[in-house]
Amino acid sequence: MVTQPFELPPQYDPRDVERPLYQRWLDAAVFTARADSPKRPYVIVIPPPNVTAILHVGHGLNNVIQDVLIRFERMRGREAEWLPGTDHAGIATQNVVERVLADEGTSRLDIGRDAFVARVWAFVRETGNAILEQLKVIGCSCDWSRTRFTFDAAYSRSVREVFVRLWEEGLIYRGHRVIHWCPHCLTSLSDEEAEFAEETGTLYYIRYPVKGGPQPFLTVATTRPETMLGDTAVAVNPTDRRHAGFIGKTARLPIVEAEIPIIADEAVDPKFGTGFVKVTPAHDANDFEIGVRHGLPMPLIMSEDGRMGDEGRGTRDGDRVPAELRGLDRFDARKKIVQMLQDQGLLEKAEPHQHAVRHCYRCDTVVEPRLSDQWFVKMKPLAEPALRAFRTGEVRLVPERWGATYEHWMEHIRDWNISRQLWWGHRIPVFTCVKCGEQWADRQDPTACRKCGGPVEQDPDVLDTWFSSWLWPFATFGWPDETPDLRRFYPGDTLVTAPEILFFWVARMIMAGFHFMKRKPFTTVYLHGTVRDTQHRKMSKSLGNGIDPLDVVRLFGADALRWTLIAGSALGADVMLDPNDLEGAFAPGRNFANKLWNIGRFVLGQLPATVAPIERIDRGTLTLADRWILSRLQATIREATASIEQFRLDEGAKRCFEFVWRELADWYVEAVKPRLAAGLEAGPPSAAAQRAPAALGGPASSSSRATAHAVLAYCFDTAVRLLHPVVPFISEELWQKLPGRAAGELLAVAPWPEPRPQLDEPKAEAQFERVMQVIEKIRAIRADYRVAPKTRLSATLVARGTDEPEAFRSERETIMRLAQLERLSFDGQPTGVGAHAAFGDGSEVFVALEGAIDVGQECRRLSTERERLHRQLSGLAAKLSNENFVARAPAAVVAREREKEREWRFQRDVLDGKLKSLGCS
RNA sequence: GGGCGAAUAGCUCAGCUGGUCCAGAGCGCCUGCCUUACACGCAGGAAGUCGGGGGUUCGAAUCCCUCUUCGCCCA
Repeated sequence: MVTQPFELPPQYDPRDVERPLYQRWLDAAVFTARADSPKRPYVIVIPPPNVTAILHVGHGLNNVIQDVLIRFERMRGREAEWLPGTDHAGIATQNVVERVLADEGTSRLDIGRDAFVARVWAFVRETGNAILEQLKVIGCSCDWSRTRFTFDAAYSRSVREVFVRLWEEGLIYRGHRVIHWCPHCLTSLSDEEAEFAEETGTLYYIRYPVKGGPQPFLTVATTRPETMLGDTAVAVNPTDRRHAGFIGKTARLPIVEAEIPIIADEAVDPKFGTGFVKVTPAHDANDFEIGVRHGLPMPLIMSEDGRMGDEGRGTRDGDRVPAELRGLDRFDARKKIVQMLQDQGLLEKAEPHQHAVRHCYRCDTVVEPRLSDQWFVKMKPLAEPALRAFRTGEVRLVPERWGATYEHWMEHIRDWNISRQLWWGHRIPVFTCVKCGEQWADRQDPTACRKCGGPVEQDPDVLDTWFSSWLWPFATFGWPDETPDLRRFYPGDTLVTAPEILFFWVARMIMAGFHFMKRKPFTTVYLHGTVRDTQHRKMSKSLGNGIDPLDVVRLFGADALRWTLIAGSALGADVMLDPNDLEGAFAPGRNFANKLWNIGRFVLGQLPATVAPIERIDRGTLTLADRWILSRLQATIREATASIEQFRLDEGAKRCFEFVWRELADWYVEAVKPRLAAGLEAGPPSAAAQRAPAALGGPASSSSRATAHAVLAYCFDTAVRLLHPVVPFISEELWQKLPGRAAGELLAVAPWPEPRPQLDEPKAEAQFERVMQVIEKIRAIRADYRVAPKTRLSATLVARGTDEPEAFRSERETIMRLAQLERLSFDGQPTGVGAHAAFGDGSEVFVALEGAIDVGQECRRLSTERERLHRQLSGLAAKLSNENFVARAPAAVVAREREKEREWRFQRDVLDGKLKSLGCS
């Protein structure tokens, strides 16, 4: 057995390691799932990022979580399928390309629809894979052979099939109503796409002159005075006694100078403003309802791009807008109208007003409610099975608290506006005959009317992007065809995403799954947190507080990024990272990767070319330290596995951290060093030494050395397996170098560790922990008395617990070395000048400190300790003398408390004796 | 306005079913160490009225009520 020299640098450099390793995984096709595999599948479909997106740290967190889960299940022997892909993102992508065109001095309207769509395709083909390539850099083990795009031909076919089926089922209808309109994107938006933002606006109180009413005028309150040009009534609540006399009269609408009726409607909130509400049916959803009930005219007084009057497209009744306001942007018009009212003495007052204003989720423009015709999906029938599945537990949300939000949304579901006035997207397959007016949805593009043979026109609009992504869990596998992939990989297991798309996407996928596949699309939805800066602000481009994951990879490596994100985020909790201090923010990951590297460097430097597997090691050759670390490892395997199963990835990661850094590196490696070194220079061990059981110490034998090798190799191999899902690169790199690797073997598909119950040894754990405590006590005494690190001291150990004498003796060498002792005796009473410490079981340690000791200081040290014990004991005594406690607490708890009391008393008595012998008073 | 969540060491956070929690980690801080795997390290240490108040309980950081502050979602 020859120790192989390892030429590894003392600092881990991820740059040399990551790329080639990723390529090895790709070459071995370990990420590619097989539909014909006998293994049970485990399926995750990626939340498809926008095709134009580049990776930000939010994607980073989302995908690293998925990668941990998929790598974990792959190692556990499941046929792991992580399907990647991108979303065509109608509005966002169209906006991006429109900006490009604007830079070129042209526009989509200039070049026309077909040329524009071709242009977007070219753009997507050029840049569309950027984000997927970036996922490779952070180590994501997606099945790239199944990459999908929501605008691919096959996927588009699924989308069209879904539309036509819903049409045939009568679940799609044309709605004439007020919808959310983005004057910048020039499209309608769904309720979910028009997001609320709290703003301080102004509430304007405007006087409308009244003919023949109780008073010469009434006062309405509004935050949007410009919409008054579209008013066709003033409404009051029928129960509002203050204003009853106005009902049935008419008001004169200022500026427009039109007569409008004063009506009663229950929708009016008498507590808002003055109790009079201006009714603008074409520019407010509530007013539209009032308008319908009362048969009011509904003039549109704004163009699609938010300008007043009849300029631009889509303004009806522009004649209501006076010439001086025509063409003005709605916000300029607001100012002007307020000024005009003021000039006319009709502005009663204006006060600041907190309210929630809807904004376009893509461009943040204030949404304008607008009357128009759109296609809607009836949601109630779709929601029912999705709600039931949640309630029966068939589909589970993690963390559970999101269930309430999900239920509320499902119960109050509103119909879904799916038409978008865009060019980039799935064109709505509704055809209308120019001649006879026949209208239908078609799977193919018809050339003539199916009824009269006349010419047909296709609806110009496209579908909401989410109308394609809600099919993601099955359209990606070839639906509506019954493909082998679909049979094998639907339904999936886990969906990992952020809560902000719970409604946009998750809820709708569940509905689509039940409706089209008759089965849930996945079992568990894990909703993780958000990455924020130190001020708890969400990272965003506009705030400039983002972290580029690729910067982090460049600086510290993908594993450091992954470790920091995983270890830093508790179940469903947000992660706070400082974008201005990447060094500090990612120190935990970088430090840990480096530590792992160096443990590996040490272990690899020690191990011979062949190491016996742990199950072949004679148990009699195991030292206490061996038995301790082996037992700790079993606990680590169980706890890490359970944590990942419960999505507590941070806890799994931290448990492994504890094992490799605190237990393996700080203690076991230190304890085992002499056994590894022995025999190198001393020649063959003596026969006597070979006969002596290693557990009782003595000179290290070759069997002890071989045992140490086996334990070290097994512990490190197992630890690296457990860590692989979180830090795949460095773990694979080190694992490859361990002895006994066969050619082509990869950690990425190596089996996940199983606990070996025969290695569980709670007693050995307790014993070795006592040894650790002795060393820590002596080190603390050294520090207290400022003993120079190189000075070796003498100590006496008096073991009083039942198991400890044996434990202390067997690890005598370890204690001496790690506590820097030149002499350690187990016999007799400690005498002379020195420092004392006592343990729970009454064992005590005495450190001789001739010359260094200061009796006064030692008295203070021991008294402080004694007082602490005394306080604890009186608390405990009170508890144990409480009859209620003894009677009502579980017997195990009482027994534990009694045992604690016994130990503490023992310990206190020992300290009392010391204080007495030192003459402290 | 309704719902959900958070408040624990200087900072960022764990603490799951109330009792091994006389409150833990990482980062930062202090002291001493280049101990031949690691200074991205080792050893030792300081640091917290668990947001305030009330309650339930033999027992509360943990459960309930209430107040304060801050997030998020929905209208």
